[in-house]
Amino acid sequence: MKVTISDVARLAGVSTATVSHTINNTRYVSDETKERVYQAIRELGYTPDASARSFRTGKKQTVGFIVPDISNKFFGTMIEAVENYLSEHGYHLIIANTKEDADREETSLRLLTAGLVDGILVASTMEDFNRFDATIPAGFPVVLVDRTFEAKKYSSVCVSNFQPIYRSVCRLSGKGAQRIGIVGGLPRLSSTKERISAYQEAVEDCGLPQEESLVLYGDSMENSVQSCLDDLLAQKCDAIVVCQGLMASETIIYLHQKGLQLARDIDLVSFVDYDSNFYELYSSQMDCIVQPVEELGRAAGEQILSRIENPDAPIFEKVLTSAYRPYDSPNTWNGKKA
Amino acid sequence: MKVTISDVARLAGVSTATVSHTINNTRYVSDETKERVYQAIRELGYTPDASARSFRTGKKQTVGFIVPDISNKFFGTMIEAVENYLSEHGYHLIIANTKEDADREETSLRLLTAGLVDGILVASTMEDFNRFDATIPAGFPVVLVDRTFEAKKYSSVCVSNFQPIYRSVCRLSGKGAQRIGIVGGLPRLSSTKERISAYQEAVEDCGLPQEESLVLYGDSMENSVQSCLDDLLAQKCDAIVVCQGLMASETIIYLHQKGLQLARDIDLVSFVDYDSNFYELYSSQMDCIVQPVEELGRAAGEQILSRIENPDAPIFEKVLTSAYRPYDSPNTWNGKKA
DNA sequence: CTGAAAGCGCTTACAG
DNA sequence: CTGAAAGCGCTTACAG
Repeated sequence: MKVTISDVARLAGVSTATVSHTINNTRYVSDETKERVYQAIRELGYTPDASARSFRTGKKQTVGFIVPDISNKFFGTMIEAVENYLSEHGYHLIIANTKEDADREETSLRLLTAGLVDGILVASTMEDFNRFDATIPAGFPVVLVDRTFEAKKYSSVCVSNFQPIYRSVCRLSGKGAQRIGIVGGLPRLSSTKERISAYQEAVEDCGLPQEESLVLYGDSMENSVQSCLDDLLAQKCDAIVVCQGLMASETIIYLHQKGLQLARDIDLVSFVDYDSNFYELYSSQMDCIVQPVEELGRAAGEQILSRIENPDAPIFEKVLTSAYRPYDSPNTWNGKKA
Repeated sequence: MKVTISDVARLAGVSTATVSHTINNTRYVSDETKERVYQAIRELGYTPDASARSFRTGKKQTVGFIVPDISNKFFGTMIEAVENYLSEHGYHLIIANTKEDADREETSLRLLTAGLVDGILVASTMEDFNRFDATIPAGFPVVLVDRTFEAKKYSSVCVSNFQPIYRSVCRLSGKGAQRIGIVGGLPRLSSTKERISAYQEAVEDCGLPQEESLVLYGDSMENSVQSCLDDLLAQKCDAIVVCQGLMASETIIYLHQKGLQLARDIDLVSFVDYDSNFYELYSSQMDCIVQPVEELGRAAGEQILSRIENPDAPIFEKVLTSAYRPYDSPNTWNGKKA
């Protein structure tokens, strides 16, 4: 049946302690004994049972990542970067998808924190911090990713949302835009709130109309952008800010279908999913805000492993900055000239 | 510290067996006893330790998925579908990325099969079946996804590769194409081989030139398509078949940059990533082969769970069919008229 | 330099 | 209807 450490010990004529120590290099074992142990391992085809080991040591060598939408390229790329960092450090990655559903998130949080993983990364879709907080066992290593909460109880790795939006609105204004509309993501998310308030401050500072009707919200996941656009176009907007990559591509397609040409008929600025081929075609006709997704993933990996090492370390908040690429400055997209 | 089942048993005044049985509904417990147990659980805030449980039972309730490229939308969507199916059935998903590297794949296979997961799904990048086979412990539940091997030792869930390519070549020929070039993915993959031979048979059957120089291979991951296209264009191809979604979008961009217009200057047919916004813009100018990615993921989930239930079941090969959408027939992309 | 043995937190025959 | 106890496969003080 299953070959265990005792089988190896017996065949090698040593104790299980010695087998364990030679495998893990955790105390001195004479070369001769080592050789006997390895010989026995080879003969029996022994592989240590990861499940028993992690049960015994309490270390799972696994982290969980709770994601709102796996198939979204933004998160797909982040998952890749996280997995890359973790596997380099001997950790595994468990993925859970919430589809922006708080109940699913809560379930995943409970399951994962109940002895399945050493720590979790979460891009939370919850509005209520207390609900989130109540679901996490005390002291459990957590790093918030991309989205954070007002209450600064957990470490986080996010992207600067305010500055690029503020700047792009100012720039649109400087180019003569009269009415700038904005399509935000899910209103409850911290990222959305930051982006919307950047827009609102900028619009005010630039002396542009601050009408509530110019601020619309799309669902980050479904095809809900079209009605927002119809609404903004009916309001005679000459520039539109879109707060999220998936919605941006829908926007481009929809404007295209309506016969509107970017840069000529209407100005568009949008968060854009890093490295997406889609935008390469349009980077000369719109302002792109490119988020450092891979660094975000890598930083998330770093943070969670360091918290697992040292769960009582002070809260750490990392904010990465997005690149702002206006379309009529020399195109440096991906370092290539268009 | 940690609250264990013994703490609960002590507080409730019952045995650990009874606590276990009431939690798991695995033998009769009187209502009164149940109540005492649940009361104790609430009081202590007890959560069963998943690690101990899975060690004890030998069931991890987890499957591994070894993927060549997570950030590729094709696999991202598949991961989502798999995760969806698994979580519905109480399973977790561990993801490992190989970046089309056989060594990484081998490492992941070893790690995952050593007691971490109950079964694995793998879109293998290995050329050598024996190497793959030697890495899998005897009887370990495995389902191959998207890519298979000549030797039919493992169950698989794939997509029909031959028919759509054969048909599209015939159709190009029928429209008058004289020289059709093809850009395949990694030559070692079963999917690539099937697609290339479909092309070759069709080209022969249609009486078109069967020159070796018309068959080129791109790396599925890097930006290696451009040189292939330059080559084919220099050979005066009037139609090009591209075998993979990522390469297809690069192709569109590159042809666009060269000032070539699809459908007018050159005909393009390509496998396309399901649901990608990118193609929505081009579905009226090129032939699209749309793979049923979500069904693929769902079927993969079904197959691996049923193999875990019943590891000795006969090998099962499932082949899903892709949709072929020529561009000048009425556009039914996503059910919408363009 | 190495071994005997406890114990991680559960589940599950076995027994009554 | 429920309990006492073995045992899953490791790691790790403790002891010599």
